[in-house]
Amino acid sequence: MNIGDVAAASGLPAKTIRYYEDIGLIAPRRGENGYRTFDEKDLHKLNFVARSRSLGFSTEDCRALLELYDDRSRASADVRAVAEANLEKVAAKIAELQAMQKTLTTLVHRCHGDARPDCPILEDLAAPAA
Amino acid sequence: MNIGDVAAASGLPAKTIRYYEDIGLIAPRRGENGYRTFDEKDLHKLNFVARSRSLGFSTEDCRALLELYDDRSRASADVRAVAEANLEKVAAKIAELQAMQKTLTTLVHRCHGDARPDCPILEDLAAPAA
DNA sequence: CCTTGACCTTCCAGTCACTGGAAGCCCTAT
DNA sequence: ATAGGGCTTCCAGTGACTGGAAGGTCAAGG
Repeated sequence: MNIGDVAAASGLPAKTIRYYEDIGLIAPRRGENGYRTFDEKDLHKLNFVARSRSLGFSTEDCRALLELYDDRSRASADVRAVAEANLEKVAAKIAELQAMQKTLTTLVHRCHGDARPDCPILEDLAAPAA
Repeated sequence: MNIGDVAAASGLPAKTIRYYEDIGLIAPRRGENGYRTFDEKDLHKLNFVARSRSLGFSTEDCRALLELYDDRSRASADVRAVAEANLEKVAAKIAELQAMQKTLTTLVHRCHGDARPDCPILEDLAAPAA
């Protein structure tokens, strides 16, 4: 398979796949013409990474997870530790965004949103009410 | 005021303040020694930007909001439009993160997290259940 | 007067995970 | 022979900073 084929099969842009090779997540062979040649294992890895990324894991997490996947003597505790750390980061980000959402919603509701210049949003930004 | 003073007063790192000058959000004067000299207006702008950033506005949004703030003949509708666009982005990000959170939580709960190698987390990453 | 240390300056590079684009080779079909 | 599409590399840019090096400035203490 050439890069276009695995791009279509994995849903990842060819550019991203080349980048993953750059940072050492995959290592496809090369044909005589210099083209990357992907086998089923490469495609499987790409799908693994795509799925991991979609769950919020960093590319370094992906590297660790791929290693654990390949390590038959891994402890599931090690995998869970990586997932739990990611889960905590996700939860923290959600909390932060929800705080923003709450404030923004209040401010947007308070603003008339008409042609007049007075605006509680700007007032808050200029001098937040405690 | 020198940069250290406004850094302390605004809670922003000096590096960040220099960066804001670089991208044209603020324009402090310079003393004879080449030092940046900040007045109350500069500090006010920095606080405005810090507050806006903490509510998820991009630096480009900040630029627009500062302009609207300075424009006495602004329409509050213009401000609200910027805030609503941001609110939508925040909501979209929350939804995305919550989907991750849901999946991750399920996977983490299903994993024993002991010394054995079998792990539902890796199984899902390798071949997500539809 | 000199030195020390805290503060300031600029500039370059790195972060993260890509993404865009240019220049050029390869392959197939007409 | 040429036209197109796909492939290659390399360089640069994104957003919003952050770290660090090399060097100028200033106030206080010995």
